[in-house]
Amino acid sequence: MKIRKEYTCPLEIVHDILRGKWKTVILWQLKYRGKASLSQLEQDINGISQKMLLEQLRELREFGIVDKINFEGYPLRVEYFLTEDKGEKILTALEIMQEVGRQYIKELQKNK
Amino acid sequence: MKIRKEYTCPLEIVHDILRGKWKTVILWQLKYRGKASLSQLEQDINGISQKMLLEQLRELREFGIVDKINFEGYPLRVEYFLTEDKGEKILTALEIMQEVGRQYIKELQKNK
DNA sequence: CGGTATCCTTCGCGATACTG
DNA sequence: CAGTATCGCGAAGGATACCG
Repeated sequence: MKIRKEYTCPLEIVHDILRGKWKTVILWQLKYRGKASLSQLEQDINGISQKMLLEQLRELREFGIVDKINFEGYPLRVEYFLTEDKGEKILTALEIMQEVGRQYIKELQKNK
Repeated sequence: MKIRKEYTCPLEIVHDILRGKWKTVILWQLKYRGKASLSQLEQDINGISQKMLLEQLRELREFGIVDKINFEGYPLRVEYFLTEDKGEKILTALEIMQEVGRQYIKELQKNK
């Protein structure tokens, strides 16, 4: 993820954060799971590799959109979840985009 | 812009469309302009090249998010604008992201 | 003014192997 | 189970020149 030195608009920051292929899907999954372990997310998200998943989760945590808890002991266990302020808020934006997506698909089928 | 053959979720389609560096900024500008010519957008959007601008506008039109009118005669004149259904709707999502961006900046300054 | 074509660089991301 | 490191390819995007 490439972050610029200067931004003229707050929207661009958020957009640069979310631009990657996987971040929105990860957030979507976290919404429906509530809390999720790494392996749960890996199973739920079709085609993602562990490396990508961890990388994107780390970036999302850096920006306060996602947080996690580390549990002690073996086997290792973690819980990822959306933050209340930024995480949940961004989800409301994604829901709107989801709706537009549905509308788009609907129109495609009409035109068949 | 890379569009996949199959999608499991309508959100991913919209996200793939908007993923590029410039599309959200273009949409944002179109909202405040209402209608805009190519050269107006080129001036308003810091750092964008004409090639990028045209490329992104074409893609946005393909997906029914933006539309344009060609006026006859010389000098050539066009008007780009958001579509009422998908265009305006996506803007409401971008406004939320904008808000999260403001919040993020605020927190950065607190922690200085 | 609006739009197209070409070339070249950079970056996202997939594959794969390894660690506590 | 959770996490890190490396490497190679293809897509995104910048610069530039040209056309109606």
